[in-house]
Amino acid sequence: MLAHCRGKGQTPGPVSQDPLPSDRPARTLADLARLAGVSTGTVSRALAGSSLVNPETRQRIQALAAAHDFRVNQMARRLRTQKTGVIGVVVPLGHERRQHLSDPFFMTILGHLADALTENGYDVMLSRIIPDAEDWLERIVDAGMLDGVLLIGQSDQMEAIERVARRYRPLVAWGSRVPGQIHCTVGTENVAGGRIAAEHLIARGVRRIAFLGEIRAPELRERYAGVCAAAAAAGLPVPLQLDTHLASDMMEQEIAAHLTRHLDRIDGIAAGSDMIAMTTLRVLADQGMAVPSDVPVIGYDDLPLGLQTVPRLTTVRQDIARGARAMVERLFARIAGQDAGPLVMPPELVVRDSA
Amino acid sequence: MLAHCRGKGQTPGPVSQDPLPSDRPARTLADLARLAGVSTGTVSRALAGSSLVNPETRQRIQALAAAHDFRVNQMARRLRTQKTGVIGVVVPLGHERRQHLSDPFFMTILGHLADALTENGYDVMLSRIIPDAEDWLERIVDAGMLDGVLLIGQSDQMEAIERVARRYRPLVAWGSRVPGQIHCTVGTENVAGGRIAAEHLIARGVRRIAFLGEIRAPELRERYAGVCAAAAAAGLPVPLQLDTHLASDMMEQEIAAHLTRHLDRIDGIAAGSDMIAMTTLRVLADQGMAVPSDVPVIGYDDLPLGLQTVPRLTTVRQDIARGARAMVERLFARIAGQDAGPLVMPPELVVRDSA
DNA sequence: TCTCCTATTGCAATCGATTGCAACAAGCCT
DNA sequence: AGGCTTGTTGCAATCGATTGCAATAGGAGA
Repeated sequence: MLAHCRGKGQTPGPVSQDPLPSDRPARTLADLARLAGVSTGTVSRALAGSSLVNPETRQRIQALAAAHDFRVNQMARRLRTQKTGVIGVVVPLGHERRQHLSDPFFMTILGHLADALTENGYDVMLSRIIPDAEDWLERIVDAGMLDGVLLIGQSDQMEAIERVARRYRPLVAWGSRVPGQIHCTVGTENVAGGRIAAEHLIARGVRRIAFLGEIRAPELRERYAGVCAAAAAAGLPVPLQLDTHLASDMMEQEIAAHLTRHLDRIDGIAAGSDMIAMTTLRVLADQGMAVPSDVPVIGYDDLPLGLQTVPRLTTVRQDIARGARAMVERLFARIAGQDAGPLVMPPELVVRDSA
Repeated sequence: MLAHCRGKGQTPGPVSQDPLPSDRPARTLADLARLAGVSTGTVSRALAGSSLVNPETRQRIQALAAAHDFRVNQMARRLRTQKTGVIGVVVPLGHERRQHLSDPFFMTILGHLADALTENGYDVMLSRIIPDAEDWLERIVDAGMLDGVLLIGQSDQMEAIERVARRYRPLVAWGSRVPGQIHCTVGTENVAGGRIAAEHLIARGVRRIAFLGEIRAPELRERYAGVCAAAAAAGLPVPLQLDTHLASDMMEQEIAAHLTRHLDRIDGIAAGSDMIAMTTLRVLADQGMAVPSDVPVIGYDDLPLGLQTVPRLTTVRQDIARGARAMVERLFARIAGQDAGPLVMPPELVVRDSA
């Protein structure tokens, strides 16, 4: 704005070198360059520690920068270099719109992701997305703000994810893998996990399993499929599937309603996640049922919180820390142009007290 | 790069209009401008819906943009407009370096903050900072990437925060407020909260209180002070203060060690946070102690998880949702140049089953 | 018919940093 | 002494979008 007037009617040539008011710290490379009596290019190189500038000059400029509390404008830097140093961590809430960021599974994996990313010098941009617009992922990916995207869960947005993954490489999702799928995933074998859970219940004498959790997202759908497979293999009836929304305030009532209605028809519960299992424990305690003697309950995830419940939660373990590391590794590989494949981890039964 | 060669030896004037290869979507305003046969300025205005462009042209350009999946480069836009649309949410871990992002209190407030910010069209940049460098906050604030900063907790970094707040307005912190403090805070009256907790224990017959939680950060220090005040007012001995680190893997052992050593000298526990209280419940159950009959336990925060414990947690409620909204409101006011003061909310006793 | 106004559009500066290339000096070699 | 290398530095284009101002065309009014 000021520059519009500056230099009006002056002789052509270098712009007038208005001395920087000493009370205001240097904000731009140009300020610093003026102060040091060199060009912005030299300042840029000096601050980057380039060996192209004379060591003396370099030190002088660095000292000057420190004295003036100078920090380069990342916006400009990133525009120029076309690298942002920012990774988007995105939670799509296609179904489950009311789910909150504070879902413990999500926060656990987010914590691990954030740790791994910051250790590598990347910033984390967090987005909790309700995909009402068709192109929600395109908007994120094409805004030019991110070097890569990590998706936590696939929700019911497989198509959108596939569409983007076809042309956008640095994208890794936590979730399940279906044959022919393009986008890179990290997750556990959910079918196997469901089977393990159900087999454990069956070995404990359960004959009529209920699966708690809604099955629109692929992960829980597969877990339920595994539960069904195990039941079928044991010659048991098809397990009952009961929807449970993840918004924590509704979950307790929903489960309570389910149980009062169906409790006479079931004798064991496989929960779609540890949070569902914990709430179930709570509801059963309220209804005067003993766990596991009256009704065994098994979870899925192995969140740290499962150690805090009474009784301690029997569950199917997903190695979330390893998964997070794997996601970040794969993302970096893809950013570097390499081709990183998916990781499907085996689930693992953790027997504690609830089943 | 290409442009270095382009136009060499050509007549001056408009740059050669190499037709855009139709297989590649339009990536820049210039691409689109070429396609539409107008200037980039017109495209920019058309996409912004400016009334300065002919309605027909505007529609044509918008259709073209949609057809080519065009999305403006946010980096460039933000550099030019000097607005980033990004708010930093920063967790300083000065003490408690091992604390994880997955701390439930942190995640709960983060969830509310993220909701409020995204509703207002802002993005969230998440930073978990271990303040080893003196100027950790300056680096964040001066990078030019953020329109404002929300701090979750003050850790032991009061000086650094004050220093920056003196010159950087759009900064709001969750935490406690001390007299003469410059930076804007939102939080609860921790001294009062501590007092309420202790008074409740004392009314239940407790005479020798232990406070679990380390007191280097101002919030817990004040809560402990409140506990001490209540004890003094009742003529009881000074409550025992026992350090407990927040890293969840260590907490259980630490508390167990504390309790085995001091359990004979105490008859009631005020925990510095709900997480500490929940772990204490777990440890007491393992040691065969009944809560509240043998040892009453009271928490602080009123996290949703407190409803899941057995017994349900008696606690001191902080209205985290309201606090998060207040933080965001104040931040926006400050971004707009107004002067928003602090908010100190009254804590509230929530009596459930653990005390 | 001429002037003036208005609705559109283009031009070019700007945000702030990076970087290829050119320019220049000093020192070395033959 | 002239040519060449080496070490430093400056110049200016560039990233991609925004926006004040100038320019143009067309229509209205006198």
